[in-house]
Amino acid sequence: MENRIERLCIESGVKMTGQRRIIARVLSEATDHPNVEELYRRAIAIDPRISIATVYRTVRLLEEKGILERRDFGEGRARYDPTDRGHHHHLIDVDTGKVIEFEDEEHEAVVKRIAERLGFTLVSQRLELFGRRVKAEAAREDQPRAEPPRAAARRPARPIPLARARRAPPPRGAGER
Amino acid sequence: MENRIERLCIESGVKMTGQRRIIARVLSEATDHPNVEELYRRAIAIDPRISIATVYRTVRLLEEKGILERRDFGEGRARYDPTDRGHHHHLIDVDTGKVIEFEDEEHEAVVKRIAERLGFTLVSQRLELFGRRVKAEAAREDQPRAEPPRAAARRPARPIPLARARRAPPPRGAGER
DNA sequence: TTAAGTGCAAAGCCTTTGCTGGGAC
DNA sequence: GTCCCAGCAAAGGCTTTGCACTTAA
Repeated sequence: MENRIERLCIESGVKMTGQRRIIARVLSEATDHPNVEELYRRAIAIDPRISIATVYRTVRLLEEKGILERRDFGEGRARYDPTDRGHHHHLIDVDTGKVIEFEDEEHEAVVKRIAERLGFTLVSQRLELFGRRVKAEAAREDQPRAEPPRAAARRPARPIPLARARRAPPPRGAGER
Repeated sequence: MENRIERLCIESGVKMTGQRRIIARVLSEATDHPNVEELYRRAIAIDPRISIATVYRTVRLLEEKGILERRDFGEGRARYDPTDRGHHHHLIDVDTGKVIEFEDEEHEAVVKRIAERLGFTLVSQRLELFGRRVKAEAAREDQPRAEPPRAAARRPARPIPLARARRAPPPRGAGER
C-alpha cells in the first residue's frame, strides 16, 4: 500500500489527522478526477466518521500546498487532480463525459510563444479539449439522442460561485513547463 | 448607433422586449467581458426597470442562440462574450486581471491534431493563458506584493455551482475553426 | 499543553425558478 | 387574443464558516 499523497502531505508539513489520512489514501488510490462529493463518498466508505466540511477543507489545504490541482470541466463543481501525476491537460468525451489526460510539447511551445508575442511570460494555462470519438460506422448525428450525454459533458462552460478570493491565481498550477 | 446584438437577436427570431433591447445595447457597446452583475449595472443605468433575473434569463437565451458565449476565467462567476467578435482565446494578466483576446492558427492546428491522435474529432476547446507582463526593469519577484493582484486573477480554477444541467456541452461554443 | 482540526448547521454566492401580472406580435 | 416575458422573492447547489469539542505533536 502506497499513499503517495500522505507522503507529500508530511513533506509539506501538513499535520496528519485520521480524516486527512483517509482522504489522502482515497486520493492516492484514485485514477480519475473526483469531485468533493465523490471524495466524501469514498472516504466515508472507509470510515464514516468524517464530514464533507472536512473534505472541503482538506482539498483546499492540499491545493494551497500544491499537492492537488483544482480542475473545472464545466460541470458546476470542482474536480481534483493530484499534481504528482505530472503536468497534463484533458480531453473530455462530450458523449460520455470520460476524461482523457494528455500532454503535448508542441502545444506547450506554441502557447509560450503566443504569450511572449503579446508581451507576457506564461505563468500558467488552462486547456481543455472537448471531442467526439471517431467511429468507423459514421454515426447518424442529426438523430436526437435517446439518452443524453452524461451530465459531465452536458454542462457548458459554467460560471462559478464567487466566494471571497482566497489564494493565489492559476499561476501555480498547470501550465509551466 | 449600432446594436449588432439586437440585430442578431432578430435574425435568430428572439422576441424583442424593452429589457432585451437594453441588454442587447449594453452588450453591443461593451468591449470587455462583463459578468451578469456588471451587465445588470450597465442596464439599469439606462433604464432602472429591469431585474437581474431578466439579465440572467437573457444571457442564457442568447447563449442558447449562439449569440453569446459563456466564459469562465476562474473568478466564481460567468462572463459573457459576443460570438460575433470572432473565435478567440484569452490571456489574463495575473497582476491586473486584464483580459487580452488573441487567436492563433498554429494553436488551432495543434489541438486539432492532438484530438485526432487520441481518436477524437475536436468539438470545442477552452484555452486560457495566465501571464505576467514582461518588464524592462527586472522585477524583484520574491518581495511580497504590497497590493495583491486583482481578484479576477487571484481566484484560481474555481468550481462552479452545479445547477441542473441544461443545454448542450461546450461543443457549440469556441473551438471549431 | 496548546494550537490546530473536526462536525454540524447555518450562511454565502451565483444562478435558477414559481407565480402573477404585463407585453410583443 | 395568446403565448411569452418580466419582477419579485424564494429556492437550489456548491462551498465556506462560526462555534464548541477533540486531537495531533
